[in-house]
Amino acid sequence: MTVKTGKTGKNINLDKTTEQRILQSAKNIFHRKGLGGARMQEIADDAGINKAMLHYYFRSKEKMFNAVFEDALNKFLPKVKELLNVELPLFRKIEYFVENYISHLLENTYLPFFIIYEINQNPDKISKLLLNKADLSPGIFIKQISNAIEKKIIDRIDPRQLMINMISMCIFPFLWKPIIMKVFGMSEKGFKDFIELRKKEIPRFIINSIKKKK
Amino acid sequence: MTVKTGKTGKNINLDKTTEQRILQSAKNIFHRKGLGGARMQEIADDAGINKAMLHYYFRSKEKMFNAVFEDALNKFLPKVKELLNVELPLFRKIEYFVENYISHLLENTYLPFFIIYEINQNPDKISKLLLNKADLSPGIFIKQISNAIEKKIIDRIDPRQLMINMISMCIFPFLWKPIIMKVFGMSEKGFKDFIELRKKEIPRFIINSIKKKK
DNA sequence: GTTTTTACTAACCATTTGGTTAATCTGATC
DNA sequence: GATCAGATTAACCAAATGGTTAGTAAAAAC
Repeated sequence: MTVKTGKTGKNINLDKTTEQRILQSAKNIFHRKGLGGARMQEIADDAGINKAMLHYYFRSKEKMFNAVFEDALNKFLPKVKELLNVELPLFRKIEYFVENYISHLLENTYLPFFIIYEINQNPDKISKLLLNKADLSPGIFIKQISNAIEKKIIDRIDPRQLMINMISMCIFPFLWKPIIMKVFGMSEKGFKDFIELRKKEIPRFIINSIKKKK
Repeated sequence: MTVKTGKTGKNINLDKTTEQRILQSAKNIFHRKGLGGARMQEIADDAGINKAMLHYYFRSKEKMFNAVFEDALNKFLPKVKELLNVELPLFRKIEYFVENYISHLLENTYLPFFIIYEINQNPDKISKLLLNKADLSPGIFIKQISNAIEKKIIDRIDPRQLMINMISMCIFPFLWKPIIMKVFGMSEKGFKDFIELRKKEIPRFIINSIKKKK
């Protein structure tokens, strides 16, 4: 991944500093193997540098992992918050949330597994990070659902249950990806198509369920 | 966990043979930490025996893990198969499936995480095990949904999507347990109550969505 | 042009970890 | 009660692993 230029002999790193390359490799490995499963040597090899450099830039494995994890949260939480708080009427918001949330997951398929794995591994530490980073308070969305019930736009339902239903249907297929592909005999492409369809299918499914029948 | 009886001085193992005790400890540890995260010493300590005994009874860590994993699958797959193939009309079957599936998960809260973790860690190996153990072919349920569509009992919907929706809503909250508890400020009891409510809520939600409107 | 700082490497270290082995203990059998 | 097989242990081993260190090369500062 490094090339010597003829004139100066300086290493050209494909536009990236060593630190950035390390971080990128750390992501690659940590995302797939988690904190415990990742090997410092593997990260170093992936980055094409000496193992000691990892410690030179990041002090320890755990600090390096935290950098990766916080990066993932920073990519994830603001997105969720934005999608949940956007100013739209309920049905439109559900459509907007699901479509954009799934798009985001399709671009970061490793995220659901990575976050769930680490949260189950170390709930205390992670929930602290969660709490600090962004209060993920679903207040606005919950209240919006309550309002829609009062105004008889939708049937009575526990807003928390509705919210978990929606998020479950968005995230879970990514976690079950290997099983789904196996059971339904899908290729990589087939799975992606299946997920793409869910962008419209999930909102339809939800709204169909909660909309007040005349 | 072992007690010396006054008379014989023999170790009483709470009705369990050494091998059973090892397997139980192996489950405890593997379920929480996975193959890579588990330590042989920790399992031995948990079982209250010498580490060498693990190898005496199970040859290697991986063989021991396979025993645990297959045990989990044996507990899981037949249940799913039975629930999906029971002879009931569609709506009744959805209610039956969700209620019993969630009950089963509540008694084995570690299962969703354990299985998903190992499947993502090692898709090839696991999917082979899956394939051997029981063909998890959802054919009957899928066909039943198709029939209900033809007979205009429910609206048109991709049966696979419906099935994944249902399973998502059942399993996912267990994977997100720490997050749900945090975000909604729940205790352990609060979480369990929340899940209990879903036994009725999910079928209602699904049937509400798919039932043909006059 | 000398000194200082930064980036980097090879070799090494201590600990952990899965696994082995030789010896011992125990309970049944003859 | 000597023999024998299975159960159990303490001690040990080799490999892997996170981390350190002493030293080098090159750029920056003086």
